[in-house]
Amino acid sequence: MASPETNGEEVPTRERILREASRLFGKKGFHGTSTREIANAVEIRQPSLFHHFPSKRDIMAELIDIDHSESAAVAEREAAAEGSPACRLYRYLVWDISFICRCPYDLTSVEGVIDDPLFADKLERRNALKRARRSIIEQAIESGEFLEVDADLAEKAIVWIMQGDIAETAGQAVPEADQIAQQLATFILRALLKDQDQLAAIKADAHCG
Amino acid sequence: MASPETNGEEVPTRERILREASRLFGKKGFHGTSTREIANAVEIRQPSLFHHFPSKRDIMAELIDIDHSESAAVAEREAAAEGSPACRLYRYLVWDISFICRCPYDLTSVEGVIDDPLFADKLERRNALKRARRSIIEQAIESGEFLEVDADLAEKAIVWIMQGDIAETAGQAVPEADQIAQQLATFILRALLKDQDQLAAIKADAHCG
DNA sequence: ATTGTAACCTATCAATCGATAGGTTTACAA
DNA sequence: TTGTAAACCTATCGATTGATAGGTTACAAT
Repeated sequence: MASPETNGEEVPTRERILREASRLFGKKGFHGTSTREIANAVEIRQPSLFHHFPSKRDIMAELIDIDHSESAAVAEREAAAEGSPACRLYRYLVWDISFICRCPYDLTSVEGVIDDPLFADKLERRNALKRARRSIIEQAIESGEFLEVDADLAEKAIVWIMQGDIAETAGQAVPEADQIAQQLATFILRALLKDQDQLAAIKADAHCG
Repeated sequence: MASPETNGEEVPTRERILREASRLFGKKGFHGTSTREIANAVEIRQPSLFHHFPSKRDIMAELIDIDHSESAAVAEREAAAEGSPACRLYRYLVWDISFICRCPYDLTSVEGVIDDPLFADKLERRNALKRARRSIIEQAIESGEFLEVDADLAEKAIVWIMQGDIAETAGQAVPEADQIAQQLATFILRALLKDQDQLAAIKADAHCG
């Protein structure tokens, strides 16, 4: 019941920097947010930031890592797994959207800076995540579970929905995380499935194994 | 056949500023793009920008207006129109996505700055656009055409998909605009419709009147 | 030829940016 | 008590920012 963000326990400064910075980056963009604004939000002086992070860029870089590291691992595992591709996509979607909703950071700004040359070293893993996602969709089309839609466009639409969810929940660590995740995953599956009656079976299958 | 962007006719400097600025804003963000970068892309000197726009902010403000003015008008007209709500939503979606794809500007950055206090005066029309969109969805749910989903979440998912499309087509004035628009609108309708067999009738109805 | 004006130029400004240097406080182990 | 290291502070740096001042060029109208 006791968690660092809901009870009176003090949150370490470094953690507060990540949270306030992510919130400001999400609202005003990475470049639009100054280190003085971040410091004000954390209630420390501006140079004190550099006691916890080597540079402003490194704050953003850590937020990118938080966003991508676990997601990429889950997506690649599901892409290589056995069983129904539609079920695997559903399982990945629920996990990732739930993760986004539970996250104490506002990861809105990540997609906005990932193409910036400043974060070129973070691009490859993001592209690996995209490839894994598209792979699952293509498997579902080949297996006949999904309509023969444009796999590229479908992958994009999914990313866009998740990206929008990031922007919406915005690091509030919302309590209805699982509910939102299941609603959105259902929305996506309905748009792709040939036979909508399979939906219930896919959900039941995803939740146990 | 002859259009300003495809043939050899010279594009006015003011227009080139809007196009190059929107492209840079989309890639590096509004605050991340300097007026010198814009000027370099247009092949003029930095102070010459201010001969065409009073400030950097006014360049972004004009892009916001381009993105929202026509869209809000169409959405509000369809929200107040007669006939099948599902059909009206489809008609609006195809129009707006097609508009985005045809647009010579990269409007990616608009959603990223709309919450910035710097553009507070542009927020109300954006919210009006959101209200009109949600209104059509609610009408479709009440009429029984759509599943009884969370109207708010559905509206968000739609916005997110369109927002993603903006980021993707990125002011390239893509030739397959209508095709992409119809694919995405179909994707959305499939996720929301109770009876998928109505899809063909909705499309036929939308295209004539 | 002269005037007017739009469109560009060079030179430069004050403000703000991210980051560094170096001193002070705090907490805890020896 | 003393040593020490983390965490913070004030003061300040050079670089870059958006914007202004004022001169030059191109060109159409008179």
